[in-house]
Amino acid sequence: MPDGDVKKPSRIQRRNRGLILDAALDVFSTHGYRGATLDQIAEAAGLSKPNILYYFDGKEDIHVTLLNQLLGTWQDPLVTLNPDGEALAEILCYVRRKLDMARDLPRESRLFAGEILRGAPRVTPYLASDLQPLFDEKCAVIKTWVDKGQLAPVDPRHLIFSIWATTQHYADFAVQVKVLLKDDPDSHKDAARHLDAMFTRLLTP
Amino acid sequence: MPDGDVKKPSRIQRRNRGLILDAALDVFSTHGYRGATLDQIAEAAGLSKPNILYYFDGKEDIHVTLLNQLLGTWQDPLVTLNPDGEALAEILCYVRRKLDMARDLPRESRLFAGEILRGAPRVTPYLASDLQPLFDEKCAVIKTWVDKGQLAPVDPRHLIFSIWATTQHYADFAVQVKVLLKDDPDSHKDAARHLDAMFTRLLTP
DNA sequence: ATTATCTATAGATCTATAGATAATGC
DNA sequence: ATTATCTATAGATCTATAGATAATGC
Repeated sequence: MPDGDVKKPSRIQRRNRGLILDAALDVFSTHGYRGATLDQIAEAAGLSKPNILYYFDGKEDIHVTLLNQLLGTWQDPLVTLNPDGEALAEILCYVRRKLDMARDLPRESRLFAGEILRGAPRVTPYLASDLQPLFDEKCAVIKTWVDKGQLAPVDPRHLIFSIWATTQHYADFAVQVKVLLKDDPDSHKDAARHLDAMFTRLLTP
Repeated sequence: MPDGDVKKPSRIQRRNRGLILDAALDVFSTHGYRGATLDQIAEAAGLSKPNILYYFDGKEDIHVTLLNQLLGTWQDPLVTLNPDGEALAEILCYVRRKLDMARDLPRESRLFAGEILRGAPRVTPYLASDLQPLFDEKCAVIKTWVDKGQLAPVDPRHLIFSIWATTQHYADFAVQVKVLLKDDPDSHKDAARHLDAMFTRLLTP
């Protein structure tokens, strides 16, 4: 066997692992890690419970796999923030991407929120080793923009928190938003307009 | 027995129910409803498990009691928003109160967030019957302020969401905030300054 | 030959109750 | 007499495995 013990997965392997992860994302994101059961995941995936455990080492393995997949996706928009771009446009684009992610990947947002809410037992190492440097780097970029007078004075750290909070709110608190807006079909557009206006007013020098 | 079957609780009743609710708030807010166990609550309360069930009908009874206590506290700042006050000052005062609550009652914030995240199985009726009318009423107040030119044009609904999101973020995502700010002791003050500036810039006509 | 799936169940964990005993208030 | 507490355990739920059988790929 040439490279290590790496066996390339068969077609059915890929398919079933995918089915399981998708089902598990549903279940974990709505019930939390402890609240989720293998029965629910198996049912949602359309596979038997022992068959789930044929593809994964256990409940925790599935959860960890989901979180690892998520973290890359989750930090990607921030990575993309371009120091050489036009300051305000870069920030507004970032806000817009985060808001679209809240609409398109609400389960991922809730999975992450649930994990942090519970004290981040599985992602604290990632926060410290990966997100922290990225956060500092992008705070420095924003500070540069402020110093050059391209943005109004703002605390970069709390600006980023405000962006995360306002955008993810639409995924994490979707049930509440839905009730209070009476299922308004325009809510995503209205939210986008509101956040665009808010951060524009905040940051225009 | 004069009024109904209401027996006034003894001193020890009050004390132990209080101990249990405080312990349960700790446990439910960090582990979620399903993740919490009576063992953990009993241990945290310093009572035996059957003794917990002597004071409450069961795990769900404790959870419901906590949520009911919470909901009143939680909507109080919004109730207080005074239509006859000075528009911007009223909003900024509301923001400040919400932020202080995130600092002083983080467990309550997380309990509520967890409940909404899981689809609000126990508080959806409350959202529709109590919060909804209050939300509409206060949106109308803000709209009046905008119409009178006392506030810059803003979507009242999404303004309120932004206030909730940005303030509660410091409680619900405390672990992440703490890591990224490296335990900065000034973070609450900095957050207050940032949010004050942000909503001032957004809302000043 | 290896991969995939199923039935049956072991073993752990949790909520809740039964039933006895101790403490407290008239 | 009533309130409060304890030990022991029933009964339900869940994760995970054992062991047998079916399907698939050389």
